Amino acid sequence: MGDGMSQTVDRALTILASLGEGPASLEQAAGRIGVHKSTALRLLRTLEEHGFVHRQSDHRYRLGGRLFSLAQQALEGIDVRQVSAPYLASLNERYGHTVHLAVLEGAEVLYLDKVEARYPCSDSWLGPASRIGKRAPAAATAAGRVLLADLSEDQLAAALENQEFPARTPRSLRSADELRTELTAVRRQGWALDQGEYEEAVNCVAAPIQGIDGTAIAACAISAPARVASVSELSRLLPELLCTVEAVSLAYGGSPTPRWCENRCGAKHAVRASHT
Amino acid sequence: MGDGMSQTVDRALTILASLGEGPASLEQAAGRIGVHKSTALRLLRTLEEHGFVHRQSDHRYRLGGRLFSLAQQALEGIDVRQVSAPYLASLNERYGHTVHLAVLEGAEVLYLDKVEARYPCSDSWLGPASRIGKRAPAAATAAGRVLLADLSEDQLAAALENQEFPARTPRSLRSADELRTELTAVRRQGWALDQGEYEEAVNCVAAPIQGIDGTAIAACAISAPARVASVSELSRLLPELLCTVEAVSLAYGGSPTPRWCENRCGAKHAVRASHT
DNA sequence: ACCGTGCGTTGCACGGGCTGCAATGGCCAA
DNA sequence: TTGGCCATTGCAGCCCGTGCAACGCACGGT
Repeated sequence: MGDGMSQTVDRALTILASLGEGPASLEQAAGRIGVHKSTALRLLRTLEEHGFVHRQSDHRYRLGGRLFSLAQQALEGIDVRQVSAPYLASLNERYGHTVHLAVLEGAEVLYLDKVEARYPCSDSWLGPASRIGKRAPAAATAAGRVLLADLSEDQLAAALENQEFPARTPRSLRSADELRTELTAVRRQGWALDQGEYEEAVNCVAAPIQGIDGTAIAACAISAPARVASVSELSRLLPELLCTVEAVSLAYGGSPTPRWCENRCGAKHAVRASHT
Repeated sequence: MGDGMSQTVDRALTILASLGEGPASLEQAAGRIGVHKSTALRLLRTLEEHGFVHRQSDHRYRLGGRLFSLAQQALEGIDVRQVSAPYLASLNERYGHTVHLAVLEGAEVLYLDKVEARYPCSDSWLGPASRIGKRAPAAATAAGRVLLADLSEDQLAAALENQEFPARTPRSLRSADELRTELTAVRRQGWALDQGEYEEAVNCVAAPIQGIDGTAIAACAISAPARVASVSELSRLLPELLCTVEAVSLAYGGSPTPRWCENRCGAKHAVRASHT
């Protein structure tokens, strides 16, 4: 396959991923990745030994508990998540909208945390169907663009390599050039806006959280269905959002303002840190 | 090492697990599992290709986003979790104690869901440090014994093979025989009690949720620090707990009462299902 | 009871892929 | 520039992963 990678491990991980779509018998699992039964058996046994898959009583394999514990362990290791949690909750309490915490991973954003809207919301993106761990193309989301805006030109070029710009909605950016233009604006203003570019009926504002060296390590985003909050209504929350990310940045030991932006609020941040 | 399993995959998974303890450079990662750097490089590249590890800008490896998405996907696939969530929340709301949902995996219980106590609780087992995905020896917990009680003698013997019975606390069961005696009692009464056997200062009551074929597919447990609720106080919640698991079993399409128990409450179940 | 079928499991010979050594390249600091 | 450190690459040897085939077992139909 690709050069410099292990075929065996590749197959094992493929089989693991395939189990994410539901439990499977040995033969099904082997079929899904196109190897012989005995091969799949050995891979599955190894995965089972490590607890990544578990064999239920009907001899079918399903994802195992080790996956959960590792994922949790990894989440706990991300301290920006701990630090920002009470701030996200505070933002949510005040306006009721969905609040996300996201980081950049390659050309995708990875949602590390989420506080669900305080109003019923069946949208696939904001509702309970959207979960921690979900990913989305960075260029198509406000949080993603805030994080992309912090990359150097080299890093950006590397991240965008081979990236598509699909027209998810009529407003989606369609090329790297359009994106770069947008990123320039994001850098200038210190925040990003998503007017139904990823999901037609969902608007979103996002701002970066600064790490200890001044780089953006995460983004905080407020999202709402268009029928609940228009873009201009969301924009009205910007000062509060900017204050929040500033506070998180300080709490995290980072610099309060992005390297590429000056005009920020300097208000005091009263956050009820209700964590244990 | 062990027979019938893949060395390469074994190493890859070991390296993955080791990353759970924190990011590592290539050399560190290789050192942790005792292989040559070039070997570790190939394994890590493969893991990276699949998104299970991610390379941060300083070239160090950390656990990747795929782990989160897979874990979430797996959790969503477990429908008993969805079904029981509102019931757990209801139990928690009424008494304020920590409520767990657990399944059996080999000789361990795996905690699938958790509603945290409504009072401050710094205990390592009940507090925020205990997370979804955590595991514990089945024999040492109320939830585990409820699930073990449902196994056939063959299954039980298989699960207990090579299991230790460490004296975690003075009250811990110390042998398979003691466990079997206890399981007989559990079967008779339809629930299990943990009087500080796993954690000295934590008591716990648990009852089984019945699947469609009458087997116990999960357990619901109420836990509280001893200084908040004594064993007798927790026991007073038993009728409510039994009603709850009965309701969940019905909602899940299972039989309301365990195969090995008759005297159950037959009260009506008013559960505010506040799910979306 | 018998056999057919389907599936999980095992044994084994072949060769492909994994392994680790050694060398190269890039980066930073002295 | 030099030296050290670390990631990365090339390569020869050979281990170990692979798939074929055979076996055991449970189930169900006749």
